[in-house]
Amino acid sequence: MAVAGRTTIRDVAAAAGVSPTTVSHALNGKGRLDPRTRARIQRTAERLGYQANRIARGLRSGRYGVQALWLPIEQDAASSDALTLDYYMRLASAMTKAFFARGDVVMLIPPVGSSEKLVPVPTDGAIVADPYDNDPRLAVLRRLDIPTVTIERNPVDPDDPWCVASDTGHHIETLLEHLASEGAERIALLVPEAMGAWSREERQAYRTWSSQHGRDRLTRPVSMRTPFAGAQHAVRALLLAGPRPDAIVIGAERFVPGTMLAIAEAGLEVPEDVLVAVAVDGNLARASLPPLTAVDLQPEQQAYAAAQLLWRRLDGEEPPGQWTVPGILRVRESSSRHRSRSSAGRSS
Amino acid sequence: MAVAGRTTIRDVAAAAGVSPTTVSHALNGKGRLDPRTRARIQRTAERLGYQANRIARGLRSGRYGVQALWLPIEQDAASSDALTLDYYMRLASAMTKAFFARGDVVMLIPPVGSSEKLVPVPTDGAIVADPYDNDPRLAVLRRLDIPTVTIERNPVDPDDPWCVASDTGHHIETLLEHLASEGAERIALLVPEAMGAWSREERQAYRTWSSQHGRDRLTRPVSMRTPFAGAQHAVRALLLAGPRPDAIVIGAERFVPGTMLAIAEAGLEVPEDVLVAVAVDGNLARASLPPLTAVDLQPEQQAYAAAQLLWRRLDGEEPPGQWTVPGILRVRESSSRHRSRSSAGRSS
DNA sequence: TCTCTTCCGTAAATCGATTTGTCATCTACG
DNA sequence: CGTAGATGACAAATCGATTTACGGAAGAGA
Repeated sequence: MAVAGRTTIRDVAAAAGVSPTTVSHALNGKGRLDPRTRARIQRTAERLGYQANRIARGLRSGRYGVQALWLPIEQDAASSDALTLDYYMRLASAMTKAFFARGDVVMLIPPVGSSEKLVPVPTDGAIVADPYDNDPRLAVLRRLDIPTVTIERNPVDPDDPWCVASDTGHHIETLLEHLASEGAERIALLVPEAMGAWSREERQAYRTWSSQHGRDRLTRPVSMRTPFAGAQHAVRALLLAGPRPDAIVIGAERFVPGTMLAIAEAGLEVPEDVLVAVAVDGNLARASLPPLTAVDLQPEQQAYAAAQLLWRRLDGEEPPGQWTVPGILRVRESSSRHRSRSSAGRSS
Repeated sequence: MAVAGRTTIRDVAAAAGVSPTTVSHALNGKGRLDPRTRARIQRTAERLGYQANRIARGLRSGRYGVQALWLPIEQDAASSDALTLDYYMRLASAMTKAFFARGDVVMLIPPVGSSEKLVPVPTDGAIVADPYDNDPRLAVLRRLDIPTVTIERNPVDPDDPWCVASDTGHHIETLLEHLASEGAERIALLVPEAMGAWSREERQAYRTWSSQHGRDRLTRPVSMRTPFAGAQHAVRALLLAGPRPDAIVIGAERFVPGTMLAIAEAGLEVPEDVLVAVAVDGNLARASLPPLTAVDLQPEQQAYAAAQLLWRRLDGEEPPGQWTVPGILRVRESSSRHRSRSSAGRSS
C-alpha cells in the first residue's frame, strides 16, 4: 500500500537469519544481544533500506513520531490578511525541520472552530504558539491528555515551565532605548488589543520605561480583527491630534501596512519626520519602504527549543525551566535620522 | 498514553452487548447487520465519544487519514526571505482546513535536502506545490509509491491529469490588457529564472501577447536565489537604459520589494510614472505603498480542488482531468493613472 | 419433518512492530 | 561432577482496529 518502506522486520530477520524479535532488539538497543549479531543485523537492515513502519510501532509503543503544531490562526481566516503572517510561516517551517532532525514529523492542526470534534489525531505531543487567555487549544489538548509545550507564556499560567518564552519586555525596552538614542522624544506604542501574555508585557514594559524616563505615554490599542484599518486610524489620530509623536513602535506585524499608509497620508516621511520600529520582524518590516527596524524573534531558535522541551516532556523528564530565546535588534533605515538611500540594503 | 480518545472498540462492544466485529461493521457500513442493531451501536459509540484510533485502523486498512504537503521551500531557507511566502502560508492553511473537512490531517514535509533518507512517513497521499523540472520531491514520492497531486503543472509531464492548474497564461494576458487599457505602452515583465511550468507559461503568454499587439518585448529573468537584489538590479537597469518602460508586470511575489525599491531609487512614482502589477497576490502586494494590482490565485480554492483530486485518486477512481482554478484580478492603486489617495483601501 | 436459503452476528486471522516470558547453552565454582 | 547464574536468542502475547470465513437461527419449500 501507500506505506513507505516496503521491507518489513520479517524481511530483515530472514535476510540476517534471525527472528523478528532479535531484529527489533538489535535496532532499538533493547534486550541482550551478542554485539556481533547486533552489528550484523544493523548492516543487513541498512542494506535493505529497512525503516520501521511508524504505524505499527506507534500501535504497540504508544509513540508515533508525529508532533502537532497549532497556530493561533483564527477560524474564518480564509479572507485576506488574517493569517498572512510571515512569522508563523517561518515558525512552521523551522519546526518541521527541528523535529525532523530526530525523525519526527509535524502535523498542522486546523483552526479551533472545527476542532470541537477533534478527530483523534495520532500525535505524541503538541506545540501551541502564542496561547491567549483561556485558549481553547490548550483546553482540548489537556482533555486529550497530550503533552504540550507553548511558544510564549500561557497568560493563565505564566510560570508553566514547559514554555519557550521571548523576553518581550526587554525587546520593547531595547526598541525604546534605540529610538531615544536616535533622538526620539515622544514615542508612541501601537499594541494589540489581544489577550495574549505578549501584548500585556509590551504595555507593561512601555509603561515602566516611560515613567523611568519621564516620557509621556502614548499607548494605542488596536484590534487584531481589523489590523489594517485599525492601525491606520490609530496612527492617523496620533499624528493629527496634539503634539505629534516623533517615533512609533509597532507592537504586531500586522499593523505595519496600516501604519505606513497613515504616515504617508499625513504627508510625513520615514525616518525624517517619524522614526518607526517593529516588535516582530518579518517580510512586512523588511519589504517596507524604507525597511523598518525590528526585533527578530528568531523563530528557528524557538522551534529548536520547543522541540527539545517537548522531547524532554515526552520522555517524562523534569522541566529544565522556561527557555528564553533572545531577540535580535535589526537596525534598518526607518530608525536612523541620517537616511542613506544607497545603502538601502537589509541588515543581515 | 498520548492516544486521543481513550475508549476502544472493545468498550463500545461491551456497552452495546455485541462483539467488536459488529461494532466495526456497524460504524463502517460494512457487513450485513440488522438496521436496528446498527443504529443502536452508533448511538452507543456516540454516547461514549468513541473515535477509531487512526493508528490501528491504518495498520490494517492501509489508510491513515494523513496527507503530506510538500512545499517548494529550499533547504537552507532558514535565512530571511527565501521562504517568507504569503501564498504558501495561505495554501498550507487552506489545505489543512480542506482535508480536515473529511477528517484527514495534513503533515508538512521538510525540505528536500534532509529528506534523502525520508523517514517512512505514515501518509496516504501527498500534495506537491509548484513542481519544477525533475523535481526530487516527485521522485521520492514515486519511489515510495505514494499517490500524489500537484499544484501547478509538472513541467516534465504537463498533461498529468492529477493536477490543479492555474491558467497562468491567461492571468498574464489579463494583466497586460488591464495595463494597456490604463494607457501603458511599454510593459516590462520580470520573470523567475526558475524551471517551473509556471514561469515558462508566463514568458510564453507575454511573448504571444506582445507580438499580437506589436509591442516591444522587455523580459527580464531574475534568479529566485536572490529575489531581492536580483529584482532590484533588473528593474534599475530597465529604468535607466534606453526608452524606459511605463509599466512593469512582476512575475513572482518575491520580486516585489526589490522592484519597489528600484523604482523609488530612480526617483519615480507609482502609478504616476510607472504602473505596476503582480502575477501572484499576497501581503507583499497588498501592503505596498501604494497597494499593488495583482492576480489572486485563490489558494483556498486550489486547496479544496487538490483535496478532492487526491481523495479521488486514493479511491482508485479515474482522473476527472486537470482542474483549473481561475485567478481573480484585484485592481489596486498601482495600476490606475488617476490615483486617489483617500480610497487607499484594499480591493475586496 | 427435513433440507436449503437467507439473515445476523461472531470468532479468528491479520497488519508490523514491541515487549514479556521462556528456554537452551555456556561458564564458574564448590 | 553437579548446580547456580549469566548469556543469547526466540516464541508468543500484545496494541486496536479491519476483514474473512464460518456458524446458528429463522423462514421457505417439498
